Amino acid sequence: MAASSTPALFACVALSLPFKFHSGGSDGLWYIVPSELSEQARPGSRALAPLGKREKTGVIVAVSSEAPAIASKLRPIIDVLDPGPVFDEEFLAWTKWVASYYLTSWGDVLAAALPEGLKPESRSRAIAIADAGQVSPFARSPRRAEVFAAISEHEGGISIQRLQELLKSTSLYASLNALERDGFIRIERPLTSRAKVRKEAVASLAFEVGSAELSLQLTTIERQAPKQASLLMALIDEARRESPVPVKQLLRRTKTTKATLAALVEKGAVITTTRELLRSTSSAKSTSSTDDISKLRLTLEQIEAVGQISIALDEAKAKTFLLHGVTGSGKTEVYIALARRVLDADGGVLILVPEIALTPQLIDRFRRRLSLGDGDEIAVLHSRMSTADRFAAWRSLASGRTKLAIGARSAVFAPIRDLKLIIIDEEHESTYKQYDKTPRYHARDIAVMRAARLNAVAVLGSATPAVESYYNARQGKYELLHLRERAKQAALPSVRVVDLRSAENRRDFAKARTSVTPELRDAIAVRLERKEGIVLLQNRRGFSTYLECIACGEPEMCPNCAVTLTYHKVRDQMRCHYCGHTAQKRATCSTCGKESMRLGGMGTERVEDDIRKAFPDAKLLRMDLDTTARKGAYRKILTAFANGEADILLGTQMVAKGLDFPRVTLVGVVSADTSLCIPDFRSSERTFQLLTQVSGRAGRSMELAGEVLIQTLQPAHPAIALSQAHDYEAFFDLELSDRTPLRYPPYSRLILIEFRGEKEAEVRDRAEKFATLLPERAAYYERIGPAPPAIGRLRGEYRWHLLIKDFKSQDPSGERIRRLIMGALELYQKRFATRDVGVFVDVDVQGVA
DNA sequence: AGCACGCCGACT
DNA sequence: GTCGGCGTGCTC
Repeated sequence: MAASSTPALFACVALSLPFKFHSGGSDGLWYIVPSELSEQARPGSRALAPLGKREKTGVIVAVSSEAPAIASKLRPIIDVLDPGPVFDEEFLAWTKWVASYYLTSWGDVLAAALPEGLKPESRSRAIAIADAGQVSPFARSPRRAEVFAAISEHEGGISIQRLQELLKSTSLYASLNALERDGFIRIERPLTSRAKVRKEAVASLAFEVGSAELSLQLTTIERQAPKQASLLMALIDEARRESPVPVKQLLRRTKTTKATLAALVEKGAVITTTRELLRSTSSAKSTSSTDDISKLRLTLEQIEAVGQISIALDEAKAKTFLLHGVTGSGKTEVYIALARRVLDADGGVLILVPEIALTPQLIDRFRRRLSLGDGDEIAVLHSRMSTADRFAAWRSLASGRTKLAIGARSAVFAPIRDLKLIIIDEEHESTYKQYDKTPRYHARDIAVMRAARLNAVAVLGSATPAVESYYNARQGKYELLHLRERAKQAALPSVRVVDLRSAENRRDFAKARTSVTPELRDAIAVRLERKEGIVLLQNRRGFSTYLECIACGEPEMCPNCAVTLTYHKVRDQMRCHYCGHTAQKRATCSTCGKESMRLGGMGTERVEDDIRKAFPDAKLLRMDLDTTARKGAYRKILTAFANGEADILLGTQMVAKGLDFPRVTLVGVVSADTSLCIPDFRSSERTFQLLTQVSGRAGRSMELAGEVLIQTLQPAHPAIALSQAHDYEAFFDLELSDRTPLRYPPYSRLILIEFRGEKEAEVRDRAEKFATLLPERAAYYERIGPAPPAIGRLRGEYRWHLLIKDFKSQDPSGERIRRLIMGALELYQKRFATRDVGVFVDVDVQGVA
């Protein structure tokens, strides 16, 4: 046989790198695949690749036997980190589309799709070897001494990332390298993830149930060893359902020991092995007694919705439904019935919720209804999970052992097998949009796309659909389903609007004497008397929203941001809600020096004060970012309120989200104007949604009627009046007609190009330079700006904005504008880019305030 | 984004 | 001299 030389193989690796690396339409960087890795190097596997003097982890997106046309010489891949692909072809294709849509790199999207433990950042650590106590050898190098001292303080070493934060300086590496060279420290550069696969021991029968061998064993064992027999019997029982059985569980149940099991293994009746431990789901076992599936009673509307969606599921045709159900109409019941149906047919299900920490009630319901027996059926993915737990959940899904995942935004990337159904609960929630880091994706929108590509069904649920979604439904892109009735025969609450401009109210409220009008006070008194629950909403935290000087009119500002500081009574301090800066409360004005400071604007702490003054005996729980910062605090507050330990639950918008307390009969909105005065085209929509959602917390049982009181300075505003009338359709029609003349979404897609930096003039100049590369208007788009945004400085950085309105009628897919912006970015990169100004692109930007 | 390199002023 | 700040260039 002729010796055939192995053909050279090349791989394209998608890495998480800045813009200039992925401009020009390249998917990633090309490398040579060494012959010993040629078997392993497949699209979808992670690879370790050299980049300059560094090593980076990325995902192989293409393999080719033809040399790519690259000017520079190719370097070989260092290693392939997965035995087989972690992403399949379809997943890769979908993420590529996501990257192109949001004008980011494929590598960035894939990095977001990997769980924490598998992420491509290298996590190098520095560990001190020499004794810190010995005579300092760095007399001539204070910098090295400082770095070494910082490392020595951490016994097990410190990550270089942390060290950088701690020492707040660049040129750390020079010192680190010198220290390593001279043997004072060791630098660990881990190649693979630190998240390990945990194993558990499992046992199974050596023979088939009912086989002659087994019955023979059983009869002999029964006589001599009763403990062994009971263990064997337990295994036989289990074999019908699940096999193998975790040893730990088996021993606990049969009250036997390892020795008993070992004896059985010795006799050849039982086989023990290990398998990956499934830790993804909580230890909370299902207590499925109270609401069994069979007892589940769906309303006619719910049955109709389930039926419609089931038809699409059976046909396995790509379809998106918008489930518009009034608050309390039981959308969750529909989700559960659908999920059950898909799971029974061995399909995969993904459920997205706005914020996992805020929906414990919902998760509990899913757990109870959908998990059967001991098997781990639900993977809950959330940010507060440990790296190891998240990794385990991810593995469990990827391997196909778990077929249902529930999670917030990033769970849209969950590696679910045979995905047939994606549910997006409260689809209007803005938390689905990632706005602070790349990729700036909208989980709802990319979920719809993911489903479509897989011929799966997407269900968007909301009582107050996003204007864009309802528009899509009207256009026939989504199929609209309604749940108009509340479940449990409850009625929608009656809503009363309290005019803060009335003579009496103006005297008290407008002059900040109290946040509670006589109307609201009376309504609260009645519920306290009847021992019914009360929910109060004030969508601002802190005590006062500003501290101003009555002599010169200047408020106390944050030194890093262009916003006023909020006064917090709890620690008697001024705080910035954007950068976290704190300062003492001043008695004198920092502008004019006069002693004439006055607090203004009301937050939740202030409302709490007013309520306690008015009702000294009432028990009140305050729920906002400040009282729920600690882990588990949110749940604790909700449980206390559910158990009737408090009469009043007062808080920011988090009290509006999906809570289901039958005993609540009064909802009070202290000021509906807070969200209305935000200068954003969506402020009306946001207000309508918030009011409708919070109103929905009232009167959720048949026995107790609900009432809602909304205090406002603008009682006639449509967002308030139409929420009062429970008329979503009318609000939608009005909103749509308001957005028509200026062609706001849904008629256009908004793309924000943000410039950020510490030097104001530079930031402005770069924005203006960029604008020269992008004509002000064309048939299919319009450019607004460059201009400074409402908050001109954040965390010490000045900002300058350029907003694009891309008209959907002229550019339906957005392809034209993407190409234009991509071209402009490349030119900018070549001609104008500087290090002091960052450029950030946000496609389908949410808040443009 | 890192990371290194090279120039320059400050300190020894 | 040496250190460290800062601007600049490079990475398949």
